[in-house]
Amino acid sequence: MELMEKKMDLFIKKCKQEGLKITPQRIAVYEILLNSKSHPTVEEIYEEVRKRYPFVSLATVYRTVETLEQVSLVRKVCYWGSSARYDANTEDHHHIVCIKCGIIRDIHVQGEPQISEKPEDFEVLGYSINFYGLCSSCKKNHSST
Amino acid sequence: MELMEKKMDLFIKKCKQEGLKITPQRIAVYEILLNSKSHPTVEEIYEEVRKRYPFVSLATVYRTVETLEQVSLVRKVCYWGSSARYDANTEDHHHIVCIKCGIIRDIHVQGEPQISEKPEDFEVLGYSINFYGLCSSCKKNHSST
DNA sequence: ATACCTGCAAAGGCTTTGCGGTTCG
DNA sequence: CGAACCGCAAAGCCTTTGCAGGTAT
Repeated sequence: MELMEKKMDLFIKKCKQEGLKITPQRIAVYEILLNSKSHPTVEEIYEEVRKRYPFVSLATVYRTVETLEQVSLVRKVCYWGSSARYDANTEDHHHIVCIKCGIIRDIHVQGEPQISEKPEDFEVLGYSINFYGLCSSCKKNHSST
Repeated sequence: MELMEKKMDLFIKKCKQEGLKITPQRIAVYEILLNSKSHPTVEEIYEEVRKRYPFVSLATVYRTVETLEQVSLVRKVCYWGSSARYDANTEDHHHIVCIKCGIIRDIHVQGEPQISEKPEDFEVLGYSINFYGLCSSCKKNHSST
């Protein structure tokens, strides 16, 4: 996978640009987000990080994802009151969310939505489309709940 | 405004249907949500309710909105880590959100988005489109921030 | 009369923060 | 070396819950 390495290079470059130091914790968090398609919660990232570095604290993971978000290396996504989740894919894309377990996956959508009547003076900067439903594993267990 | 009264009638009917008691607190919360276009937070609803009934507790407002959500009389919406907001408009519609103050307004959108590659086995139940940007009052103060 | 609802206060999650010591550049 | 960063523990939101008394039907 050289795509990963390319992204890690960009990560390092971006950090230097922004005056952020390259620490093992930061690399670990970003790498985990790059490797994951499920948009993990901070807790999940934390558990993953600790497999490599058992001494890392939860607060550090919180601080790291916030820092990375500020420099647009990751995105924060939150749905339905569950805890925040993070996404290393910062390109234009949308999400499909399981209403039961909260897992999120990236999707692409054709065409652009058009607002019929925009509130006056509202400056639109972007949009996101969220599909929701049941993922395969939750669908299986759905009847038995 | 007889539309309001019509909606209040539906509210009463729905409550009876569901075996919910019609209490002043419930009426107040629902009325406030009906009258508001800004999708208030629980805290905001609470402050509004207390103008009429100074003895009402915050816990009651939390319980009330949750109950109303369960019987589909209101909808919970949450964006960007700010606290949850509630919406008495349960018809199909989408939202436009100010990234600065968090205010939400309803909008309508033309056409339906089409997913290019849906993850296998994911059962799609619905979708929502969220536009984000700056509302008029935040846009004014933007340069001075 | 009774099942449901409320106010109060305490507890529960998730997230942030202050501090002193550590590490990167 | 200095600024940025980290681990730890404590504190801060927002939200939920247990209980005893009150209210709608």
